[in-house]
This record gives sequence, structure tokens and C-alpha cells, in this order.
Amino acid sequence: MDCATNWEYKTLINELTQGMEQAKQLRVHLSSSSSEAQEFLLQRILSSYEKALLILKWSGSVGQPQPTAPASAGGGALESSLSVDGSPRSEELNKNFRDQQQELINASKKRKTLPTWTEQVKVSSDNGLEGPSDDGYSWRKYGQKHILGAKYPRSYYRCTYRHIQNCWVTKQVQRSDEDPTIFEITYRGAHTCNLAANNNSVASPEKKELKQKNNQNNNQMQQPNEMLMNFRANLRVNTTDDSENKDKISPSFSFPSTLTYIEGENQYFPTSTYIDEDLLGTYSPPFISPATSESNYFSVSCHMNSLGGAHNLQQSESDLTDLISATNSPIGGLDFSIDPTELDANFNFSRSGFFK
DNA sequence: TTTATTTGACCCAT
DNA sequence: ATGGGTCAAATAAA
Repeated sequence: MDCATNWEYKTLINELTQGMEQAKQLRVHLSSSSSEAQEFLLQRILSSYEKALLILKWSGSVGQPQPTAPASAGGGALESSLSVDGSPRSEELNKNFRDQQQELINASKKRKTLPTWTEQVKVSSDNGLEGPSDDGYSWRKYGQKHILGAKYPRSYYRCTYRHIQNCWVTKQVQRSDEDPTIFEITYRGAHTCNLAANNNSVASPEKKELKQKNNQNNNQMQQPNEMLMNFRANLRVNTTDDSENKDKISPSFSFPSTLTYIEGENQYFPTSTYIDEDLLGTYSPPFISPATSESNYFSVSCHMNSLGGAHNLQQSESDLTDLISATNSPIGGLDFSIDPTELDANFNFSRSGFFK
């Protein structure tokens, strides 16, 4: 992309982001006495912004080698947050997003590597908790290493249900050297386990651990059952050829097209998730609240969800459950259901193809 | 007793 | 040879 186009691209993102922020503020004002229609409209607005931003960011960055040094020197348009909630650390978002681009590129080059992505989780230190809260999945620690040059050790986790449900996702948690309240969480692969079945047993052990060990580090967000059920109840996904062809899934993947704001949870939640070729290349944004009970905020970027390598999962699960699992990222159902290693073969991310 | 964590050993890529 | 990631025995917790 040349400079002019890049500038336009940044500006567009900036404008979209501002619009989204304003819509969010409007919703806050309306929420006290809002009718369902108002809320629905706002959800639509926000959803549109989300998708537009995501499309832009994807097409704008994947189509070119790298975003031209975006915002690193004091703020370009990409500084805008993708997150509906308006998470504060835009630089982190930005950095993460660039990381995702790189990950995607790498994944295309090296077909064997699992997709990885990194989230930076900021934890408020004045609430007595020293680690990120749980992300709705059950993790089992299997290692800890001191990393060269790092002040804090790196912890290694795998899904508790690796063997039971053949779920091979892992994550690494590394406390930031510069800001000990920031935890960098790197995920590898995607959950294929049944989140619903696992969800109940997740939260309490982690909280306990967090209170016990100050240098422990975990995950990022809560995913209440209520939200999960909401998600499940409204999920509509293309189920065809799912069980057999996940590794060569064609340009068809789930996508939350509508967000639901659950007041008690202070979070947005997707309520309808089906999208097909038309929006391929977009991905579900991080619908993450800045106001969880533990005052965490998160910077999350895109999520590559490789379903390869986990085909024979959940033989006895229902179709819906399979889909939930297959479309759930560690931050709660927000990712691709597309194998990034197939991206280059199946899909051209060029801008021209994107904007008709 | 079962399940999770800790931690040194081991493996592998560089 | 080194560093990062995983394994697995020992230990702790439930």
C-alpha cells in the first residue's frame, strides 16, 4: 500500500472507531430506560463498526507486507481499539494486532506450526489479586521455566481436557518485565473441548490460586454460564461437513454478527453467528468488557483458530456442542473457524478482492 | 483417593 | 552448546 492509501486506511479506521465509541456512549445513556428496539439498533451499529474495522484491518494489513510502521511513534489511526468496550490500552491492541498479522503470515509459511496469538492482560494491583482472572477454560499447569532475559518465569498450561476431549490447546503466561501488572498470554491452537461441560469447574480454583500465589499467572476473563447459554441458544452455524473436513474447511466460518450486552455481566456477547464467503477474512472481535468484577482490562487481537490436528474430538457430542467448541476461542467464541494454514490456498486477502 | 502443581530431567530446534 | 518447551515423578491439595 502506498502512503496515501495507507493514510486513508488509517483515517477510515480512526473514523469508524470514533463512531463506534460514540455509539457505545449512546448506549450507556440509553441503557437505563432503553427499549429493546433501541438496544437492538445499537447492537447493530456496533456490530457494523466492528466488522468494518475488522475487514479493514485484515485486508489492509494482510494484503501488504506490513502496515507501514503504524502508530508506533505516537499514534496513528490503528491506535483505535477494536474492542467494543473501549479497553484503554490501545497501544497494546495495536501491537497485538501487528503480532497477529505476523502470526498469520508465519502460519502461511510454515504449515506445520499451530496458530498462536498473544493477549496482554492488565491486572489491577489494588484489588488484591495478582493474576489475571480466568478465561472460561480449564487449564492445567505443566511447566514453568525461567526465560533468558526475563525477570519473571514463564508458565506453561494445557487444557485440562487434553486427553478426555482431545483438546490440544496450550498457553504460556509471561509476566511483563516492564509492567508487572501486565501478563502476556500466548495461546497455541484452539480449544476443541466442550466449554459448556467444563465451565462450571473453572472459576473457583483459579481464584484460589491467585490469592495464594502472588507470582502465579493465569488467564484473562470470566465467561459466565449465562453468557454461554445465551451464545449457544442463538448460535447458528453452518454444520455441514464439519466433522470430517475441519482441516480443509472452506471459506465458511462462524462470526458473531450481533452483540448482546448483558447488563449483569458488563459484557457484550454475540447472539447470531453465521457468515459465509462474503465476509471471509474478517474475524470476530474481542467483545470484552473493561469492567469485570476484578477490574481487569484486556487487549486482545485476532484469533487464529486452527482446527487441524483435532479432528476426532468429541465423538459423542452433539452437533451444536461441536460447533460451540469449534468456534470458541479462549476469550469466548470469538475467532475463526478456519485453518490459517489453508488461507493462502483457499483465500486471497488482497484488498481488491475485498472491496468490491 | 483423586486431581492439580512443582520442578528437575529430557528432548529438540537453533 | 544453549534455550525453550514438555514430560513425569514427587508432592500438595481437595
